[in-house]
Amino acid sequence: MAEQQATREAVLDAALAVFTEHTYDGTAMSVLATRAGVAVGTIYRHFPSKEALGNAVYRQWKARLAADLFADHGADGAGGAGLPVREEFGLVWRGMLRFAAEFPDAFAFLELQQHAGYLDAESVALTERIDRAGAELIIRGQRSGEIRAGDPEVLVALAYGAFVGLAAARRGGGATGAGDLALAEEAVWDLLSR
Amino acid sequence: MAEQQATREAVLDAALAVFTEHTYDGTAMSVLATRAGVAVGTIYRHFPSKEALGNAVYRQWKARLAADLFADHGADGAGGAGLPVREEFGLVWRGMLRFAAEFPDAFAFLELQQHAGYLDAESVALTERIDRAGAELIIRGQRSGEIRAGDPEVLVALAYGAFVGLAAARRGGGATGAGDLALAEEAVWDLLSR
Amino acid sequence: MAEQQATREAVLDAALAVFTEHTYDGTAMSVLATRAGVAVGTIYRHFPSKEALGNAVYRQWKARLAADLFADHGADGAGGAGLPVREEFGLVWRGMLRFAAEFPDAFAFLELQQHAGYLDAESVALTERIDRAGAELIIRGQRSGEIRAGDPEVLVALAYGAFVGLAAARRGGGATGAGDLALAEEAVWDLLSR
Amino acid sequence: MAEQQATREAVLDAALAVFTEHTYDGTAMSVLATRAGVAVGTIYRHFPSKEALGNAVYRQWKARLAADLFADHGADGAGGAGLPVREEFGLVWRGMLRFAAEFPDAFAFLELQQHAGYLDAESVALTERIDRAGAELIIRGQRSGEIRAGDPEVLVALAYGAFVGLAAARRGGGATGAGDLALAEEAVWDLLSR
DNA sequence: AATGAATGAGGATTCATTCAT
DNA sequence: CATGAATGAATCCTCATTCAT
Repeated sequence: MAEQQATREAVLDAALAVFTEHTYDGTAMSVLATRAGVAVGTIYRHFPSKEALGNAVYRQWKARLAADLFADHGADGAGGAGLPVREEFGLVWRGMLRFAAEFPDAFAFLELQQHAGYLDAESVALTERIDRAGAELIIRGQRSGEIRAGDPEVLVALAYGAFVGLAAARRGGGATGAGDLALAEEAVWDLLSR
Repeated sequence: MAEQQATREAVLDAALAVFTEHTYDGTAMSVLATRAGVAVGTIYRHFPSKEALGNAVYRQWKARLAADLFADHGADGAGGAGLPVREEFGLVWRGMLRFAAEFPDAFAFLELQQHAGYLDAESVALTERIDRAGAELIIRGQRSGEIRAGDPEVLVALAYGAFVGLAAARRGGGATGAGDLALAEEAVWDLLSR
Repeated sequence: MAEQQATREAVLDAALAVFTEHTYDGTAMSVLATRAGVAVGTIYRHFPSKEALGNAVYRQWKARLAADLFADHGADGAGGAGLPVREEFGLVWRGMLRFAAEFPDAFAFLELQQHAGYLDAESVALTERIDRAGAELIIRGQRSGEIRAGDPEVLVALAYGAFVGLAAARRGGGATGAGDLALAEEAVWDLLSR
Repeated sequence: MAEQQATREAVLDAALAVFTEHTYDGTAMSVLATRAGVAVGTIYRHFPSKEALGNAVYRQWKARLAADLFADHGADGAGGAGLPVREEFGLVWRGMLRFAAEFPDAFAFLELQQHAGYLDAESVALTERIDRAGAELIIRGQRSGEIRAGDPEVLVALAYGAFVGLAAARRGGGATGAGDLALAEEAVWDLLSR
């Protein structure tokens, strides 16, 4: 039974790796099976279809990303902790950084690919929940005067897009210095604040 | 012959539309043919393979995007016109905006999907040329003191990433107000300029 | 285009042969394709699925059987021609005989196998229409006093079942004499009449 | 050990049920296992293969049918009791009726499906033995003048076919009245005797 | 030059059978 | 002994590509 869990995880890990490298549609189940070190049939004992597996991978990592960004300080959406928004932003930013450094494939899979073709309603809902949490942080900053006025959705899109761009560059082999990261955090905060 | 050109363009247009909607790997040639209003065999008179067609679509639009951003003022990479960098940035930014508004599918195809599986060397080289042009604009701004210090590659990644994030949000139905665009330009310039 | 029709018919013919020999569920599409002298993919240009092909084969032959039994004399269900029912029965019986002799595979496929797993509503409706026509012949005979009283459905089941049993025996290599056939017709008429 | 017998029988029962509903080839071992309330692997402790199981089911019921029809009066093939053939026919007929009423799935499985694909030599021999017993009854009737002249094989095929047709109709929901059964026995005897 | 039927390798999924627990 | 996870060949079906018309 622990055995079974291990197999399931091997499949999820392999799926992340090959989907990231070759795209969901560009990946054959047989390739995935080989990468996971199991037989094709085994995958289907754990996931009813390729589509279900794709959603499982997506959700696993999107949820983990959300947890890494918002869970460990008070600002998990409902909230509004006592922290200055600048510091809260720093926590979120460095959470993204940590996630993207520790799980570069997961970040690339989540944010550098198009999933519209196979995501189900639950996966979409999860994504929207996360976007909302970002917008709420912005709104708190606007209330406190720390963040500039304007549609919070636009500011989230710009700031998160900037981070995705940075992560993509790092994935491509650039922006590897430690100074780059401090620069980036400052620059994006300036995008948001003044 | 003009006939032939028209067919070729119908195929390229249909390819952009279906690749954008379903991904390169997620698209069947027969679907593409139907969308283009031609027979499958006809596509193969104009493009030797699906891969070649994918590259043709990619290059067509990436080149057009480059032209829209850089060509019409002096700053096409080598150069360095006399314009203040803030103004030059404004030209580039509004060029991106115009392109993304006029050809939303093309922008989504180019920037929201992963092409690594089928792009050939020439397509990759084209992309790199454009990135370089962006970096050069940053460098000019740093020399003139208008743009903050730091790895130009990082700043390009952040700024272009921010734009992609904005375009994705607009594609999803948000950030539609005119004020949003002015806000975005200002914010991203603040990201760059300090 | 006539070419296409020929391919379609080759597939239908091969399907009848292999379904009859190995059963619908016992037949692989690749076997069918080989038998038809075409590639697997070709079958799918003519029939959207194995199930659709199964229904097409079933309907083709069930309709033909119905036509052979009822069409060529006045008694096609609505009717009630002037013929004595004994003679009409003879026409139907010899129609069955002719059909089963000319298309033994088709008869075996239709009547010696279980189709419930894949027949669609239209195929089922066709079958019911034919059963009804048989019952109506019985009813006419009962009205004229030529056929014994009792549930017409029961009498049809017995008489048609007897024919199927005979056809199965002939398929197995028995009951090949001409006298056998005259005997059988007489015996079944006696089942119905007195 | 009694435990084991019980499992074996649960498997045989489940096999009959699912084979009858979905056909031998249309049934997956896993479905069968679920229906039997055992694990797939367990089936293989009792039967070496699906084919062996199919033959076991077939033989179990074909033998039981033979016993019900012929065993309990003197006419078990070799014999020739003193009974008038009309009465002996009645015993056989009502034996069939009892069997088909008590074990409708078994009768449908045996007589409404095609087994050629997996029956082994022993199963085929058993079937032939039964057919022979039927023919011998006919022959005795012909000797005594009670049954009409003609190839006994043909008469068996007709009479047994009639019964199968009746049973199929009853399975389909028709011919449920008690009068129907008396009618049927009379009619089939008239088929044989005249 | 355009068509679209044909091809068959390749893709997703199933299933009889095995075997470690 | 029973279990059911694992296996991988075999199944149904798809799709890039070819070619006769």
